[in-house]
Amino acid sequence: MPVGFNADEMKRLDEVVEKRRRVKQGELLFNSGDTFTSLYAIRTGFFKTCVTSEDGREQVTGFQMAGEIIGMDGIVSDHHNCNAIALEDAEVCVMPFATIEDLSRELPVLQRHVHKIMSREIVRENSVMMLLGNMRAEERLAAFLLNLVQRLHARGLSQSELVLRMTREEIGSYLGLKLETVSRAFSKFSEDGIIEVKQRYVKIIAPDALKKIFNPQTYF
Amino acid sequence: MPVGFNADEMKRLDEVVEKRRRVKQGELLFNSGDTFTSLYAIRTGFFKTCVTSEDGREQVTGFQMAGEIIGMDGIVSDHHNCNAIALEDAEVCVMPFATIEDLSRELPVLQRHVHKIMSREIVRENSVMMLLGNMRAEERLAAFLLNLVQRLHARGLSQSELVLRMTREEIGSYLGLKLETVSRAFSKFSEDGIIEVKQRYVKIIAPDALKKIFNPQTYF
DNA sequence: ATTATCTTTTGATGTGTATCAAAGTACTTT
DNA sequence: AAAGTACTTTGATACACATCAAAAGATAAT
Repeated sequence: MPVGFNADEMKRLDEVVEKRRRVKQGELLFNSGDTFTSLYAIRTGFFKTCVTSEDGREQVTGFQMAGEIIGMDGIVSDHHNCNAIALEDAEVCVMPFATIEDLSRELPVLQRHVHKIMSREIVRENSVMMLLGNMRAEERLAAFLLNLVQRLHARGLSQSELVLRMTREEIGSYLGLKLETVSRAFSKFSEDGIIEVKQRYVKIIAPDALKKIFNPQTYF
Repeated sequence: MPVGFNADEMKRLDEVVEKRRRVKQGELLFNSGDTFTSLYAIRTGFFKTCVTSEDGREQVTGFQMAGEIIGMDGIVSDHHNCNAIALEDAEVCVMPFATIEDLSRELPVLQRHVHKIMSREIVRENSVMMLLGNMRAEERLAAFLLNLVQRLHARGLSQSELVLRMTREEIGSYLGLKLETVSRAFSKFSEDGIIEVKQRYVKIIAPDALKKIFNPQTYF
């Protein structure tokens, strides 16, 4: 759990963690339709969440990494509304939502924290809607890469190098593109000297060029 | 505010409403960047929310009607992250978020309600992502119309007739389409005898046909 | 090590939607 | 009532991305 709590509060916060759970690569943390009981704080590993339409189309709705919270989709109906799948071996803290609610009635700082996490997710999805509704393929991929390295950097990792945990198809699903289009955009960036790609490994050589693609106007 | 509260709780809930505010058609309830203080419960009228990219592209992120809550985008950063614009003369209840938080520490039923509203918004945005990422123009419009009448019907209005409060361009922005494409999809539905359209007035003649377009698989 | 499977890349072609353009319709203002 | 403004419809054309196809490269299984 994050900063902003004092020592005493931290102690109380331990109460919300019922247990830890390991999830192997490819395994489900929860499935759409499962009864909702808990939120999950990712300790290690990497997840994707996705929704599936009745006719089988899959939409990746997000990629989550250490320190992030998943499961909030389940609160409204007491059933999960998406699947959460580990893209690498992972460990999560299981936090029963009833406990979170009980404790956040006593700890305003926790209450505020829960509200912010949910609001952050709403805002994130707003910007994905902007991506999907208004941006072209290369803009989407540029935004995606910038967002990923920014989050990795916030966790002490490089801001220029990363190893993708997901396939081109999963990136495409998230960005509303086909895997071939994602691959072509990677190749284009590589040809233009903006990034270096070797399979899942990506090195960002010219972050400003990526930002310029994502948001052309800023640079004129 | 909604059901699920007893008389005593209802009385307490009045405390969260600081005042009412009228918003005329075309006016802003709040603007991206405004300091966040309150959530708004729509009493009457119809709103759109939208985000704007730095280079001026606009994405409508939702349409909200009586009984729905807007403003949750502001919680995470204490500043609003989208614009809320009245599409017809409206009245809202201003509910200072600090008061909501105070009271929801005392009333578990209110606490739960707030969580559900935010979770519902997350789930709604998930399904918009599915629309934008996977569906074709006519599927998007079919889903949009079905969702609108369903919500209107839940408010005691007709489940087959509606008057759109937004332009083709605003529908298009929400659905990731250009206004001409929206117009053509309306015309197509009309030619096929699925709906009757006259400008903003829409009558749904064959709801099953719309559902079939939205989700072809279900009918085989 | 060898085979099988999965993932990625690249090319050729097709298509759904965007763009450009213009006319028609409704609404607002004076 | 007339003129101006905003919105909608429809047609012609363009283009970005999808689709189809095949090969190359990685990863996993035996």
